[in-house]
Amino acid sequence: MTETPHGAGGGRKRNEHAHEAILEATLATLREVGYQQLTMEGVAARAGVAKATIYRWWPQKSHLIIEAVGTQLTTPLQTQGNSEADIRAVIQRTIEFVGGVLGDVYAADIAHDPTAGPQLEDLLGPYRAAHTAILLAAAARGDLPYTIDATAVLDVINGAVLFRKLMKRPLDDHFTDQLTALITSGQIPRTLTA
Amino acid sequence: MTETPHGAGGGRKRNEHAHEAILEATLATLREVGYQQLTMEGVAARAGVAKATIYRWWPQKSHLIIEAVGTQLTTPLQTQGNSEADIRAVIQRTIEFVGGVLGDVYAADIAHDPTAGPQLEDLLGPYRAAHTAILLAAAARGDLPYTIDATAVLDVINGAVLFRKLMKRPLDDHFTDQLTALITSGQIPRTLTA
Amino acid sequence: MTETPHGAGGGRKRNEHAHEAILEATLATLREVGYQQLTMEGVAARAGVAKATIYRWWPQKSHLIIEAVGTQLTTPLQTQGNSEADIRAVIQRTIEFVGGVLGDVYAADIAHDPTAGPQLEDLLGPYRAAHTAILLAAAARGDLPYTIDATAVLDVINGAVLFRKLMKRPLDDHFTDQLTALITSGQIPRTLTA
Amino acid sequence: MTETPHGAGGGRKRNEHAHEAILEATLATLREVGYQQLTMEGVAARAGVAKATIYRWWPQKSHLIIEAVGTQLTTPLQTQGNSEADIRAVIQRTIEFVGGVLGDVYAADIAHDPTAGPQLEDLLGPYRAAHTAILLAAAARGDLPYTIDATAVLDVINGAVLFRKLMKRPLDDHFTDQLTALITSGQIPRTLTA
DNA sequence: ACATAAACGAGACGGTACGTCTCGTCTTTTG
DNA sequence: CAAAAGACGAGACGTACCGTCTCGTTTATGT
Repeated sequence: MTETPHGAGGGRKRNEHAHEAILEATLATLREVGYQQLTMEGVAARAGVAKATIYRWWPQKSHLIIEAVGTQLTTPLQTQGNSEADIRAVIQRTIEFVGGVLGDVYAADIAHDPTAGPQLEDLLGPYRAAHTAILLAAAARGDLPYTIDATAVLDVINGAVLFRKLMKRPLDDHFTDQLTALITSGQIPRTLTA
Repeated sequence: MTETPHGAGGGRKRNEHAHEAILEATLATLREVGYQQLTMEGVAARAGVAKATIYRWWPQKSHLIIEAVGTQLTTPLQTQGNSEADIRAVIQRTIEFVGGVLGDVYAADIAHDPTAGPQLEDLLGPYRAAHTAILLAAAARGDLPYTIDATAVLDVINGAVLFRKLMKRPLDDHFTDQLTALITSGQIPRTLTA
Repeated sequence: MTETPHGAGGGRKRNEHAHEAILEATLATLREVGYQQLTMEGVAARAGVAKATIYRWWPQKSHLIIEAVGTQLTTPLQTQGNSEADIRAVIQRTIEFVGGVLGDVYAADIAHDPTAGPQLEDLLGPYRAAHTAILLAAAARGDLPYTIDATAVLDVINGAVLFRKLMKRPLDDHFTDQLTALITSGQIPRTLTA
Repeated sequence: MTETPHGAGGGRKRNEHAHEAILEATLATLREVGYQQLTMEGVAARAGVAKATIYRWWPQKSHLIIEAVGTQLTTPLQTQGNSEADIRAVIQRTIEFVGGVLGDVYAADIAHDPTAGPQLEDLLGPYRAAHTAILLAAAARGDLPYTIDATAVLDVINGAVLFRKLMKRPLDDHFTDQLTALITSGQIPRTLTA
């Protein structure tokens, strides 16, 4: 009748302190030794945590890093009404993101960790959506003169920034000007510095 | 004076048979397991060669792979007189190169192997020079409407292709069209398929 | 049927259902994978019980196993009046006990778990007492011709059986004959098979 | 013409210095922390050696320990012409061997490491052979009054000593007397102390 | 011709990190 | 408030490659 054979219980909650310590250790290690030299053991030791605890929540190194980097992202952009300025802002934001550790994640993990791609897209989805909206708004204004494939254009921007970073070439105003001009196709009254 | 402490001496020549076997084993391994899974030990075993022999000639994994890939490169492009067709050809050639193993080399090594960048540039220098010439010819014809920074434009092309490869998005005619249009800024009478 | 699911007075009773499930899971696991492969986690999972519940009642793995094995023991021997038959029975009983899982407990735990020894002695005390009585009765009959040290003799029997088990040598009639003869010192009319 | 594609070389020799350091570290660790607390990592660290080097030569912990212990064995016994003294010597030698680390090896490894048994037998074979010869010599003299199964008798001696060790009971003269008397069946003029 | 010296195979080695496993403890939730 | 569920720190496991280092052999060179 009053059978309660077994079946109580909930389980311990995640230890938020350890969780945060791991993410912080990950970011600190990234800053100090870079992506390739970051090891799970190093992060565990630095966070004062058992390796297994890291593997419990982040089965792959890339997941850990993507989440850690994700805590540093700023809010998505919105159009300011000026197409050229908007596009320039998109490029600058891309430089901030892809020009940093995120670029290393792309370079190192996406190609050979099939789970990293989707996870990165989850993280960056809102930003890509915002950038897509900005491009479409510019097209609606007539400032992008062709039937735009926003995915391709954003791939061009991301790729260009990533490549420059990998080649250790400057991601400066000159490059931003060039890329902006390329995207806007000379349709917008430009004031290129050189 | 003439340093000859104890007689003469020659030294054995490089074993070309082993050399080629290593490059072939490298390419075969690349094709089968990809860049990240390629190990020096695996290549040595496959080539029937001692690890030290590989290290003697290619002190870094990236050097080995770059040389192996380099044996597969075709001849550089030349302008055909039609700017849009030229630029399209440059993009297609980039897809051939960067869309393949070379893209993995960029992604995996350039970022953390300081010697890989210069070596890659040595290898790809003639191609980059040819592509630069094509862009400058187009600019001379007035088909590229701004003071072109050929380096930046080639970085955009390479980066876009690399990024699409990493994201596993198609490197097809549609993408080629989009990128061609972006570069040519809509100044050239286009016949886009879609 | 001593169900007291919500006792008001003082403290919840031990959950007999879980207790038995644990002992059964222990025995089943012992039979299937053996002593060394038995893990607390495995037993807990099989019994549908939390690990902590096991540790609450059996602080050491050896305790759990000793109690589980203890539920399987048959009743102690008594002298049948015939010294040789008695001693043979003692040996056979020892083969039943030590030749089974108990032998593994001796081998694995006694040496390095200081609490396992006393607990085993608690469990086996009645049997050792019974065997001692049988040996002393034989000595009283004059069938054991020396001032017997029953502890030493039982140690010899236990040890011989344990060693044969460890060495995977047969614990058969021939061995029983040999050991019986050794103990009885040839003082009893023997009918050894060979 | 005469192709010798590849097929030279023999490989680097074993590093005897490291080899000995490992065995010494094993023995020292055994003495200090005992069998169960000995870890491969501890031995490697103590010997100043990579773990993989240990695993290369001793794939199992038991192998390493057996070889280490084997370096400490003294020469086998020989009969001195006196059966009782011989048997007593066999027992004492067994106490030296099995009463020490070897006993732990029996207890811990033989039962669950199928390769440890044969390896131990290889190591102890000469000693068992010597002891067998001693027993047979005693039987030939008529001092062992039954058709002796030397294997069984040696198992009894080994087992008794092992069991006493595991139970932490003394392996002293009294025990030696008792066991000697048991083996010799009272046929030899004895001078038992008690 | 013959010593010299480099190239080579084989593979041992110290080292680092991997990802997994089990232990015994601790925390939270559920009934 | 006991028991489930299960997270946690600790630390050993055995494996995989790394890049270096003997070995003993093979092959040219330059006296």
